Amino acid sequence: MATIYQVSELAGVSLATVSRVMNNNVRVSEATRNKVLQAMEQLGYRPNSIAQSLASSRSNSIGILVSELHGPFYGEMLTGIEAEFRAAGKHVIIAAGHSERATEEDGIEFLLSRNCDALILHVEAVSDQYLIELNKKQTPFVLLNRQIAALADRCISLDNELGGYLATRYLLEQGHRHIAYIAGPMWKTDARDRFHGHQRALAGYQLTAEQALFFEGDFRETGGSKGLQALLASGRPFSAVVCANDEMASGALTAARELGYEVPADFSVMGFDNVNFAYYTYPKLSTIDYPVSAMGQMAARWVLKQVYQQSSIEVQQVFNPQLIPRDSVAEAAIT
Amino acid sequence: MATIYQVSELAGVSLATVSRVMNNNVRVSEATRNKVLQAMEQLGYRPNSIAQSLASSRSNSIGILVSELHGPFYGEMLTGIEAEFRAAGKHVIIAAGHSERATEEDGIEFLLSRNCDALILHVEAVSDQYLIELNKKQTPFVLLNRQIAALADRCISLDNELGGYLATRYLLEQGHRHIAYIAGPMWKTDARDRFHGHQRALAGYQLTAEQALFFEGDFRETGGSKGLQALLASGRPFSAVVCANDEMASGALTAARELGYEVPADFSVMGFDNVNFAYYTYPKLSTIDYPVSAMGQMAARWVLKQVYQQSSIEVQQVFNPQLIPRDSVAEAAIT
DNA sequence: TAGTATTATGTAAGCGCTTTCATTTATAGC
DNA sequence: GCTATAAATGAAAGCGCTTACATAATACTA
Repeated sequence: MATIYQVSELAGVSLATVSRVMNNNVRVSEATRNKVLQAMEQLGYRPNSIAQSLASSRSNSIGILVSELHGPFYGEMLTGIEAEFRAAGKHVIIAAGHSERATEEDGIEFLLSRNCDALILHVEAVSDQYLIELNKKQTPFVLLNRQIAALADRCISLDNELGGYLATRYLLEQGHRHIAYIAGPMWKTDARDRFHGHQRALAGYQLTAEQALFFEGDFRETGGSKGLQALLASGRPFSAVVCANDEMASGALTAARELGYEVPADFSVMGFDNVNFAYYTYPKLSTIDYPVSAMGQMAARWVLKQVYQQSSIEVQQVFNPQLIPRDSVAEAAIT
Repeated sequence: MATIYQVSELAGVSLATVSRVMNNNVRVSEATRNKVLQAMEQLGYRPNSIAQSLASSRSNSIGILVSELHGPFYGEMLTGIEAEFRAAGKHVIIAAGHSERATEEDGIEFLLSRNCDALILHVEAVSDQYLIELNKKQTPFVLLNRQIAALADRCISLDNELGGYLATRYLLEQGHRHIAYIAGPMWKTDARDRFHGHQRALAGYQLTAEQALFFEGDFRETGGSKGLQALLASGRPFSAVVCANDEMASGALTAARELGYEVPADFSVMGFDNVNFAYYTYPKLSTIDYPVSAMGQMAARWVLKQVYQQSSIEVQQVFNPQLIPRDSVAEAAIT
């Protein structure tokens, strides 16, 4: 592999000049620039990014920590992030945190040790305090899907409360009055926020959430099916159930079918996230759209702007969910 | 951030010694090793991976190129890869190729310019020739889901032909004799191989694929629904349709329902890949399992073995698909 | 046209490590 | 106790770039 030195020799200029044309910031005369460019071409020169990093103390790499690499949700997120960075010539180092505190902290350590210029974190288990401490260190980071007051300028999140509100309001508008709720793990902020939105929507109709119609699931398919069974077993009547994410909604759908119920004839089901498979379920899942790819992209832009000084970039920090009506919700039968 | 120099000072030894204890290969006396370790501890020293890379001309990073970052398939693959490398302290740089020649080549260039120690490629559009050329360059690579004779030792792939065979044989065993086929884009090797397997299974029963019962899809959902419509429109009777992947099978399922058919009562549907949502469809999709996560992991191991000399590692290059019977296939009605 | 401000280029000192080779120190053999 | 050998450590030369700072070339001013 050719080095900058060989290029400089061939072009008959100094190292510094070659470096300058690469980073075309300082003025180099057209004539020498061309000479250099030609020499590079001729040698098939490609700068050594490692050496560049060491000399400039910029690695041009951004560390990404997500809970999982698979699953419909994170894939979308990564797509948004990668596209944005690749266009900017930066690269992305990825690690998985598996929603466990130790693994997440470990992942952050790992990325830090890789000299990332910035981090994009989708962490769930790590404490606010830990992140606040992390913020005192050199490496800047953005938080996806998390709100911490002390770190507000570093948070990119969805208004989960609004999403929860929209889901339930839609059901109410369809005439439903007995609405069951299958929540996510309540230690997760997004799970809590979604539920609060649900409560607010209910309150708008002078209703409150019934204890018997509440089930705390795990954001997984099995949680949804178990939840539905529990709800049914409670004996309390309901005409609709809102699930705090699509996986659980899908589980609920399957369980309903297996137990001989028909959705939405017997009761309606509402999901959350609008994950790609929501479209494949039967009936197609009515849900709340989580613009996860756009949010990933925005996190990337935040980094471009704050860390790489691309000041012209606009960053949006709070995103709004949107109702996606499909086939799993129907009007409530007249009671 | 503390540097190796400060550690050496604090420990009262030379740079070289510190370096040695880090890479604990050369013998260092217990006493000094402890002194150094303690000094590191005290300073919170973390080696600068960039400097290490430059000095050792090892970046400890592996470039991964997949078609997409989202979608059920690649996510699994990445999970397998990442887990394996992280445990080995290597990191992964990811790029998307979008199944387009230019973007794929571009992605490879990009990863190469990042000084990756090795590449793991899941490329579809790039030519064999290009890869053979690439093989002459420094950076070693493994190919996932591709078979090139000249590069056989670098290929990790599924026996797609066998998969196609298994799918159709299963249908035949269930009594089906008129079997339609919705293929992937036939310029893709895996699409062709799967179809060949289909033909072989048919041949085992003295049957041949009928032209009228063949449709070339695009591996997407829409391809499946269009395909089913076309097959139905052909007027040729069939009692089962095998789809070259799960997405298309899902499309076919949806189309069937919309057209008033019931699966598997009216005809059976077979998928391929056993992608996560295959379980969420209705009816649950009978399919062929593609052990994609295991294959990703194996690609990572190949790299560990060949590039990082972890010679004890065993590598398996060809994987076998497996039949996953679920609900979308039933026995053929007696004709 | 000398004097000054600009612009273009070169020189050389790092960036934080690894690694070869030389040197010192310990261990063993007789 | 003295040499022969092995083990532990140190000195220093890079790895391929970036970037002050210095210098040379050119343009502009009065």
